[in-house]
Amino acid sequence: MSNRITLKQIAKELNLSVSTVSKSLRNSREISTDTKNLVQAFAKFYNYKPNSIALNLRNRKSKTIGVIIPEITHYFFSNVIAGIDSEANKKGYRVVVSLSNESFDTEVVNIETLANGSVDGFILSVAKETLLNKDYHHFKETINQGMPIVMFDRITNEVACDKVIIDDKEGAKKAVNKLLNTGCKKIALVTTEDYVTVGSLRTKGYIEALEESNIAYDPNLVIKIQDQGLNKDEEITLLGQSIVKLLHQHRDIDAFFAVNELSAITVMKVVLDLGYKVPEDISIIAFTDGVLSKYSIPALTTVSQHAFEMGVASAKLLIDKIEEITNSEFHITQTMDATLIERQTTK
Amino acid sequence: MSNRITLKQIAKELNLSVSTVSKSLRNSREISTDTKNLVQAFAKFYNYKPNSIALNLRNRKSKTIGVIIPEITHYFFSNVIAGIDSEANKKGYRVVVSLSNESFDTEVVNIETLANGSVDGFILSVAKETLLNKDYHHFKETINQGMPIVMFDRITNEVACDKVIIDDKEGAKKAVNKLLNTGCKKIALVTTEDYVTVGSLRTKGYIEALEESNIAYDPNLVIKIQDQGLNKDEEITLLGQSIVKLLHQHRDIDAFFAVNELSAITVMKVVLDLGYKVPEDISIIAFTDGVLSKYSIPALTTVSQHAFEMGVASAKLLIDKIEEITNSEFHITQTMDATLIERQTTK
DNA sequence: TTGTACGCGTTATCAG
DNA sequence: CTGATAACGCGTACAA
Repeated sequence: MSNRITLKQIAKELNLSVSTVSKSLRNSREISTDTKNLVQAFAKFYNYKPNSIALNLRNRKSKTIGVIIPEITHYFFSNVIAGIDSEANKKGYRVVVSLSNESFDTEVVNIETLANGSVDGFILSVAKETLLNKDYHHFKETINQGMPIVMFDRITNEVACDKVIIDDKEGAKKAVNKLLNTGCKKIALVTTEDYVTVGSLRTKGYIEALEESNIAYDPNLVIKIQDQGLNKDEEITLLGQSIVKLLHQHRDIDAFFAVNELSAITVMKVVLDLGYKVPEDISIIAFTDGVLSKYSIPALTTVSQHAFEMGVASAKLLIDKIEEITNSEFHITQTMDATLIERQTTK
Repeated sequence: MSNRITLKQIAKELNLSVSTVSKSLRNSREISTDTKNLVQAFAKFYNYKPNSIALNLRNRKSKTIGVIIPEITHYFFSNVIAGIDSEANKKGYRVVVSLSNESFDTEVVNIETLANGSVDGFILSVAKETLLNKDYHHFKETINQGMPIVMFDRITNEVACDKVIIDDKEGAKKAVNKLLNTGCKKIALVTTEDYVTVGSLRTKGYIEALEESNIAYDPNLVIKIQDQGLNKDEEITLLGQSIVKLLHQHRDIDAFFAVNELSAITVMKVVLDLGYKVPEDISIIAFTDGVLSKYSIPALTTVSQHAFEMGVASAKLLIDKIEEITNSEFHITQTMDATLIERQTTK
């Protein structure tokens, strides 16, 4: 029920044609100064603003970026959004956010409802269920229809599009090497199931770092987080139990490397409860740059994911594609360095 | 550069008129079954989807909700968005998010660029700078132009619109009473400057609870968080120093009530560093339902803000106004109960 | 200097 | 049963 004034209304009031009004407002040289002044004053007075929907239709673009992420109440993702928002606004784009909640169906619906012209392109991180299903037809179709997609963090190589990731394997190696360099001998790993790309890459980094130091990789020191059909609280409880069990079986564990924040915090809680000192008895490093790590007591040493910068980079790539600054046939994968942030859970 | 098929193209291919195609796809009884089948099959094959921008223009609505919040990397706000998103999707609306970063100018720009038809209404939480300036003309103008606004959490009574808040005063009283009931005698307060509505209401609750228990309110026990011109880290460092100083001057403080999460975590860090035991020596309660509280060690007792539910409630109110289910002259303020979540920082 | 006509994609109305 | 026309709001090539 917006009662915003339109060109037509101005034209009528002023006894001019719509095009004269339009030209006047765009300061066309075709129009006499008198008319322009009149129209501009009138428009200003009535607070005229061009209707962006009409412009979108006319220009066949929306100047809007669709962002689809698994969940928003997660520091990493909300920080990526902040980065996207910042870069998008600079370039005159808006950001519409929709959440897949890790569900394949929701992801499909969201991408389809936004792909009808509402959006000029997508930035997204793939839902777990999609990764598990390995069904990427919705992405492929969207791309076939001429809509660019940029994937970040949770990506799949089965879809040809621009991607922004951090160097998960190298980041994991940095973490493990830090632990080794501070004297840790027996490092346990808390990771996800393999279908989560980032999880498996970090696991690889863990294994490689050990091997490069001539330490045999021991699968018994690895906990895989179970999350199928569980809510977050149950997931954490279960994880806690696994950690207790592991520490019971391997009393000489002196470090944990966790691929995400919450599992690291869970490790810390269990370890402190059991009476260990952190980092004197057990060191902990997590892959994350969330708030929990920063403000936990003791503060967690982490491998930073540079979420904000990933958002900025993704937005840049997407906008370049939208505006056809870069060739749409050619896809690049941008890898950001993962950096170690030393805090209090390592020696 | 989307190459999605349009009605016109289908019509041309099938040697029909655009209107026949349109009617066929909408299953009009006017069209012969044969034609309908043909058109529908063709459309399905080419994956026809109506262009939503054209529909928006025609229907003069966007089926989109604009959300403007101060920052997104904040569990409370991202959780509100999750609630809005959930309710909006149920009713067929999309959500566009933009961030004010606590800046007045950014808030004004964002609301103006979205009010040009991109959005059917707004859900927002007022930026600190705006609250400080007390300049609400952008909200008022938007409302005057027939665009409904729903404010949540950080609101102002100077703008006539629907509002969703939690019962800040009562929540604060619950917190303080909990502390009193568990034997605390000298309760310090960490709060914001008064211009932040929620902060001042929580302060009021603190004072009232004390008075109702016949305890004199002592302004010396109050720390006001300084954040003018500081970044978050500086703000926290400064706060930490104030807490140390306060504890030094008043050695018999046995509890802290903080109006937000980060300040409570800061309190806890300082208190633990100084060798106090929590909650044996000092109890802590914060106003929040963020992750820090849940996963801190010890876990923080909090007054929950029910962020997700606030999002849902705001979206319901806004959509009712947009669809003119509720009278647009009549504004309601919905107050949600604040509930105490007892964890480990209280006895 | 101003106005007319057209197109962006859709649907409702009315004519055939 | 099918099609032409108008309208949503805007900008622009072209005509006057």
